[in-house]
Order: sequence, then structure tokens, then C-alpha cells
Amino acid sequence: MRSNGVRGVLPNPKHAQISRNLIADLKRGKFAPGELLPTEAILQKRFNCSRHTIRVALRTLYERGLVISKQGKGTIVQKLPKQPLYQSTFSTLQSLVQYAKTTSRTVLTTNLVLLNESLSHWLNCPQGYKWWKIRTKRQQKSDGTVVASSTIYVPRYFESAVSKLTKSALPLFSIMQKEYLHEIARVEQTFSVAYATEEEASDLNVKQGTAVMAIERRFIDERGGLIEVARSAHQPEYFEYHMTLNQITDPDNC
Amino acid sequence: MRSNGVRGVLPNPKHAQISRNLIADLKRGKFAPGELLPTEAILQKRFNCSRHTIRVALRTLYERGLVISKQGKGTIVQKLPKQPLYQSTFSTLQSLVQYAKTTSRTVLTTNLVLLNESLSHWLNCPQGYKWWKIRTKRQQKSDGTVVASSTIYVPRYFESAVSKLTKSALPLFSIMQKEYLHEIARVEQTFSVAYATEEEASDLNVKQGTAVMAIERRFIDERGGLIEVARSAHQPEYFEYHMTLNQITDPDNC
DNA sequence: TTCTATTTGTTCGTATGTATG
DNA sequence: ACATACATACGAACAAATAGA
Repeated sequence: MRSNGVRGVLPNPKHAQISRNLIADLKRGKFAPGELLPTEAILQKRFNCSRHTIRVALRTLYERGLVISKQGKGTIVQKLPKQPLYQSTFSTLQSLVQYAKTTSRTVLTTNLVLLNESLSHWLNCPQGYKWWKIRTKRQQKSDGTVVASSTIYVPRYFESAVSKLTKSALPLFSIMQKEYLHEIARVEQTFSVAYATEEEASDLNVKQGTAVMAIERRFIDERGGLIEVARSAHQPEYFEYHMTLNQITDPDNC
Repeated sequence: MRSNGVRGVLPNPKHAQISRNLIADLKRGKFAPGELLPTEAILQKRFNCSRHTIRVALRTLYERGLVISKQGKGTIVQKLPKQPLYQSTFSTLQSLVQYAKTTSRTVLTTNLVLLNESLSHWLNCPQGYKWWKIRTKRQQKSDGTVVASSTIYVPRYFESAVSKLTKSALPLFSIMQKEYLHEIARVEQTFSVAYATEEEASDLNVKQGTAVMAIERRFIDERGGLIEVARSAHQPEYFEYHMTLNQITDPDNC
């Protein structure tokens, strides 16, 4: 690096500082939705850096849906994403952690189970292996409403992360990342309408067979390996899932 | 541009050509999930371009969740996203159009309605204005199963797009983009469990009050204006929504 | 309509920092 | 310690879209 200004050592790239700065401006309402952000040339002077660095920073804002750049026109400020109520808003892994902060989790049971045929198929792992099966419920911190009843499966290998679950407020995948340096590369989510099992109905205080929103999440590491599967049943009426699709650069076909 | 090789005229950036090329390789299985892509230096030689151009191309693959780059290690190939069945898989606008291709739409009714209080609030537009209200149902092309019953609202202004709806297979927002050069900047989606109204129940061939997956989509243009609101009720059992969350570069906090 | 200035998009070159093995 | 490979950063130039004269 030519120079990192004052700091010089810590991994705090200039473009990240700039994007944080701009995001803070947007949140303060310094730039209104629909208006144009200062031009790249102006930002370049303001932050005393190259145009390249500005563009990297703007790319971050773009990926979050905060701005859209148009050639010949400028960079247009978008409305900030909705705030959650009884509703979660995530399209990135980070926001999943954020969601976890507004609710509290109770661990109900923790068992080591032997994979039978149907489980081994679902978890994409040969029969005979043992996985941890964890049941939890999640309540809104504000009023104690139970919003979700979850069943989580993780390979036996992650025992020490499982044991830390009750003492931590973080989601399991987040603990696993810290504990084993296993990077979660992505999460595949599937939403469907399902009918509450006996256990789920009891957790959610509804009748068995009530329609619920079921969310299945499969956590996948860098090498494509499956390291956690979670199924949660969510209270209907009180639960909505909100997300934003952004216009993404598309190389024509594909 | 220094030179665009053979073509020289059409807007076909080199980085887009390269990303298409690499995506095709991935689809052909040339690089297996978990393996490393050729290094940036090698790709640079292969495509005879600068390293910067390679990085822009790789960024596209990254944003689609196809690869993940690690400093000091390389660029790791991810598993390709799931294919849809009775299930839609979109995290970009383009894939919404793709979904529309595997199903067929029937326009049931088209009316110009005056906004009452509740509609004006929902559509974020003053009372007294007139909007088009369109009801459609969507069937699986393969077997005719009705997968969705939708109600769409658009401002009166878009009359000519509305009139083209029956003759086109495209989603309304896609027609509107072509017709009015109105760029859709993003779509806000909300998923919830709801109970079928009389109309929806009739379209889906279920009893009124049956639990359905409700999806509300709000289409927003560059200037932050709302230009379409659609609510669809989806058959439970037969409908799932699948998406992938990718690890996104995060400037620390925020 | 045409021309021009502005603004973002693309592409090259170069150099150094930092994580991995 | 070393080589490798990606990350960050600066500089420069031209292309293409937009908006306004």
C-alpha cells in the first residue's frame, strides 16, 4: 500500500472507511433518496484518494442496495431498507446475526442422534454417523412472544460449539465460525408453508397442525461442505420475512 | 476503451465476456466445486487482458455466489445454485423473469379502480387517484397446476403496458421497462403465511381460508418511486421459495 | 437538431500490503 | 524465510451515456 494514512498497520482499507462514512451520511439523511450523491471526482477530493478507491467504496453501497450508479448521470441514492418489526430483513449473513440480537433464544434439548435413512438423506451424510440435534425456541425480546421453534443439526465434530450455545446469545453458525475458523461461504434458504408438528405447536402455543412459515437453512462452507441444517417454524400472523432484490450487473445471457 | 478486440463497436465489455466464459466453464463442470479457479495471473494470460479486468469479471461470479476469493489461497469454486422444480430460485431481477418462463399466466380481470383509504395507504399514493387492478393466475407449464393467484396494482399512467399484458408472456414489470424506459431499481419482497381470500381460493382450487404463502412485491424505480405492487397467493405443498445468501464484503460495522 | 461538458464505465499500467502454505 | 496469490491503492486514458446549451 502506498500509505494508509495515520494507521498504517491494521487491516482497515481506505475504501471501507469511505463506505462506512458514506453509509453513515445516508443514515443521517444527509443525502435524500432520489437525489444524486456527490460525483466521484468530488468524493475523490473529499476523501483525498484515487478514483479507483472511491469506486470500490461505492460498489459496497451498491451491493447493499443503497445507491445505483448511472453512466452519464451520477449515483442515485435509494431509500433505506425497511426496519424490522416482527419481521426480519436479511439478505446477507451479517443481517442474520443482527436479527438474532433482537430476539432471545432458549435451548430446549441437545442430543446426539444416530442418522437413520431419512435423516442421512436430508443431511447429505451417510447412515450411521452421529450428529447433534438441538431444539430451541426464539422469543421477541420486547414482549416475550415466541416467534420461532427450531431444530438444528450439526456434525458431532462441532461438540465444543454446541456446548457453548447456552452461554452465548449468538447463532450457532456464528459460534462455529469463531471456534473452528470454518468460514461459512453461503446459506441456502427455503421458505414454505408447513403444518406445526407436536413439538413446534407446543413451543409456539398454537394447535398442532396450524399452518406456519417453515424456513430451512443449510449452511455451507468454502469447500462446499454442509455443516449445519436448521429448520424453524415461525408463528403465522406475527412473522414476515422481508428482503430486497437489487438490480445486479448481468453479463447479458446466463 | 483501449481496444475491444474484434468487435470494437457494440457495448460488450471485456469483463462481461470473460465472466460469461467462466460461468459457462463452471456450468460445463470444467472446474469442480471446492477446487480452485486458475489464478488471476493465469486468467490474465488466457484472456489477454489486465489483472484489473479479470478482477471485475471475478467480482461478477462472486456476486452470484459462484466463487469465493481468499487472499493468499485462491478463488474457490462453489456448488451451482439449486435448480427450481415447483420452486422459484431468484435473488436477482433477471431470475424473476426466468421463473416466469416456466409457468404460464392467464389474465382474469383488468379494472381501473379509484383508490380508497386503505388502498391509498397500501400503495403509498393519495386517495382519488386511479390505478389499474389486474388479477391473474399462473400455472405450471408442465402439468397445468395452478401455482399462484395474483393481484397487481399499477398507476393509470402505464395503460399501454397493461393492454399488452395478455399478448405477452413476460411479467408486467418487464413490459413496463421496455415500454417506458422506466428502470426498475429494486424489488422489495415480503413473505408471509396468509389465508386464501374467496377469489384466491377459487383460483387455486382450495377452500377459502386455507393457509397459503403470500408474497408481496413492491417494484421501485431509480428515483425511489413505487410503480407496481403485486400480491400473490401461492399453493402450499406445491410451492417453495428458495434463495441463497452469500457472504458479502462488510465494512466492519453498520 | 447538433454540439459540448459532465459523469460514470472500461481498460490498461504499476507498486505494495498481507494472508497462505 | 520464501514464493504464491489475492487485496489495496495510485495514475492515466478513452468510451459511452446523459443533460443542457
